[in-house]
Amino acid sequence: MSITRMDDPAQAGQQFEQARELLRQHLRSLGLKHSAQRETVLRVFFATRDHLSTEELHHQVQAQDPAIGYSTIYRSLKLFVECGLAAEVSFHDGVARFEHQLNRSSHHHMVCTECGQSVEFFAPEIDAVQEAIGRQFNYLPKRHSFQIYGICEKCQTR
Amino acid sequence: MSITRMDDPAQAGQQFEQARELLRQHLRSLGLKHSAQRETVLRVFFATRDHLSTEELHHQVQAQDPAIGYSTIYRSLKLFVECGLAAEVSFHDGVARFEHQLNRSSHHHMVCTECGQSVEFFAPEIDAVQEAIGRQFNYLPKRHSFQIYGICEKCQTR
DNA sequence: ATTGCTGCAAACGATTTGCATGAGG
DNA sequence: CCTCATGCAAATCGTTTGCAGCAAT
Repeated sequence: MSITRMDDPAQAGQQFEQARELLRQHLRSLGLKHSAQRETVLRVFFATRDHLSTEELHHQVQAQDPAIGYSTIYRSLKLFVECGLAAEVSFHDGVARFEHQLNRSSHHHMVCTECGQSVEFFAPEIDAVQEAIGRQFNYLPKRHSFQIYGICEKCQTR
Repeated sequence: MSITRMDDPAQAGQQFEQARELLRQHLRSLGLKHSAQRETVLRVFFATRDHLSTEELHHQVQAQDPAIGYSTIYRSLKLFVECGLAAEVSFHDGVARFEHQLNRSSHHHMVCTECGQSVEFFAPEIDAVQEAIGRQFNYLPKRHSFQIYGICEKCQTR
């Protein structure tokens, strides 16, 4: 169980290059335009840790370009999700969170309900369940959402 | 794989009796008061199908007592969740949904992203995953959220 | 009587949209 | 140039809350 994290700057940079190319393709194919703001949002998004809320992302983006507003963040994220660069994850705390989706295999999250900290884990049996249940009810299964909630080690002893 | 549904009026009535008793206890233990509105909401909630949004529930409750407003629905549901009579389920469509929780064993949902229809299923292996992952990361696992999204049979051929 | 409950309307936080202006192709 | 993207403010949506009057204990 190893978790790919953005702690290697070189790797993060490489990811960003790849992501930018994908975004450019997506925009071109839809007749949309590239913009400095979109690139800034993308760079910040791929340079930071996962599970950023829009507020956190906005805050970090503003450090690079204070003129960028919330609308651009929301509109950019929608675009990223469309072309598979980002995925929305819900921790059921009332705010939308997004994670990088480039070359990431299916994983899930366990979230501490006390401090909000989360860890990622892989559980291949979940995919099997998705297929089996789909077959059983004649659904065409597309995706699933799985989170475990609990108390992390730190918060247990606090 | 059998799914308990509210299609037997006698059973629904019995469930309601049990639920009302539980609610009464809960209220008493907290020094709170019983009210006609709360009973109406509880009756309607247990007489209808699961996965009602607050809006749907409000609508159905108004058929019984048009004076009851949204606040009472929200406040009642919060109470029901507190004493274990209801549980919030999220289908990630932006609205909160609630299901009966009386004598229900752990189950999950597969939701059609086209029409919103959903089926329930049981997958005991999920509980095992929850325990295993908790142990692995030294979390005290409390609960989880698992939904499968896909296209139902009807919507596939439409 | 006391205290909690209700309905209403206003407040709220997250997200979206309309619009005039600016930038990309 | 034409079209799309931007930032802002206003609008929207689901949900919560303050409050004055009402109801349960």
